[in-house]
Order: sequence, then structure tokens, then C-alpha cells
Amino acid sequence: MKSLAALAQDTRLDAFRLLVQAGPEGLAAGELAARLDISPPALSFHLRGLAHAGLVRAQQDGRFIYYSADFDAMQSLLGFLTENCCNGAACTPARATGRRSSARRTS
Amino acid sequence: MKSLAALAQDTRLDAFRLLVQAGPEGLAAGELAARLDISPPALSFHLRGLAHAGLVRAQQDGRFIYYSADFDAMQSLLGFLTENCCNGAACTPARATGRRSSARRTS
DNA sequence: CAAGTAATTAAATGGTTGTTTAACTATTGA
DNA sequence: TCAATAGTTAAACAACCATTTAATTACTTG
Repeated sequence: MKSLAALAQDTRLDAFRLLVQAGPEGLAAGELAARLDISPPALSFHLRGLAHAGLVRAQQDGRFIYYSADFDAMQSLLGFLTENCCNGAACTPARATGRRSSARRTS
Repeated sequence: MKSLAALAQDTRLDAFRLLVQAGPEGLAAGELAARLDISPPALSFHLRGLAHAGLVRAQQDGRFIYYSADFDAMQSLLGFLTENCCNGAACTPARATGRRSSARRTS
């Protein structure tokens, strides 16, 4: 799951959250950099990561480049986590199997 | 969100998934290492990361140490992602604001 | 076309992460 | 108590990641 790794970094997570808030219109790179208070190259670096993970899309408008969140990708990440890390919808512990051998030490 | 970073690594994600499958009983470290096919020190390293993120708990039983997934922590991670990266429950794009200035170039 | 703006790419660098090998601690059982 | 087993901790090292500065591309407007 590439998208998981992409979001596991403060700057990228913050950037993505701003894009989510911005909706389908997205935000120009410069605007994002300003809001995140990071340099343009640093932002480019992180946006590249997000784009590579399929979490954001870029659309050029004149000399601006608008980035927007890909909600489908996010939803599929959420789906993956729910299924694989939560035993399905409700994040329930799997049924107990009743194993466990010897002298239990309740330290 | 420490747990996000903790899961953003293949070995740790795999380990966590095995623990989720194992349910509340958990798995002994050695068993985990065997299933993941990694060395004990490598596993220790990653379990330490997961534990530090609150995603797993350890319980000693004789000379075995059983690790189990913390489902509450996972659920709260899921909650965070849903709220912050998806505009709430349904992962819907935010309402369009109808901005956008000049000559649209539909390249 | 020249100057200016928006953004990316390139190169260098410091910091973090993951893996390995070796040494260590703790528990069990002969 | 000694040997064996389960696991962690420590130290060394390679690989990767994020930030910076400088250079470059692309678009717009005078």
C-alpha cells in the first residue's frame, strides 16, 4: 500500500488534509507551500510522493498547477485498512481461539 | 499520528495483520518471526515500533512473549483518517467553491 | 523578445530507518 | 547449577528520506 507510506509523513499528511478541505478545485502549489510554510522545492518533493501514490492529481492552469485530493484513492486505502487490519467493518477482535499453554504469569 | 507511521512499513504492516488475524490471544514473538521469515532482532525492532505507537501490547508467558493487536488504537487511527482525510464518514469531496481564474488550458 | 512569476529538477547534505552480527538477560528443565 | 531456549539490547553500516540552494522550464505580460 503505497498510499499508506505517502501519508505517513507530517508534511505530506498536512498537505493532503489541506487538499481534502479544498475539495475538487484543489489548491495551487504556491498556495499550498504558503499555507504549509515550506519552500517550493520541498513541496514539489512531497507532492511528487503523493501523486506517485495516487493520492493527488495535478492540473495545470496557465502557470499555476492545481493539486487536488483523489478521494477514491483515499477511500480505497481506508477500505484496505478496515479489511486487513480490523477484521472487517467494525474493527472487532477476531473470535478467541482458546489456546495458551502453561503457568500464566500475571505480572 | 504515530500509528500511521508505524504501519507504513511492509514488515510492520504484515506483522500487525498477522496479529489482527490472531485475535486477542496474539502470537509469540518467535512464531511471528517465523511466519514473517525475519530474524528475531529485526522483529524486536519492529515490534518496539508498533508498541511505541500503541498498536500492539506485549504479555509475557514464561519465556514466551505474546504480542497482540490493540483494536482500539487501530479504530482510532481509522477514525482520524476518516475525519481528517475524507471530510467525514463517506469520504466525499468537499462542496465545490467555484473559483478559478483565467484561460483554462485543457491539455 | 525581455522581464517576471510559478513551479520543477538537480545536486549536495544531514538525519533517520532497517538490517545484521554479536552479546546479553531471563526462564525452563535436566 | 548447567545447558538450552526465547527474546531483547547494542553497535555498526548501508540505504533511504527530507531539506536546502542553485539552476532550469514554462507561461504571461510589458
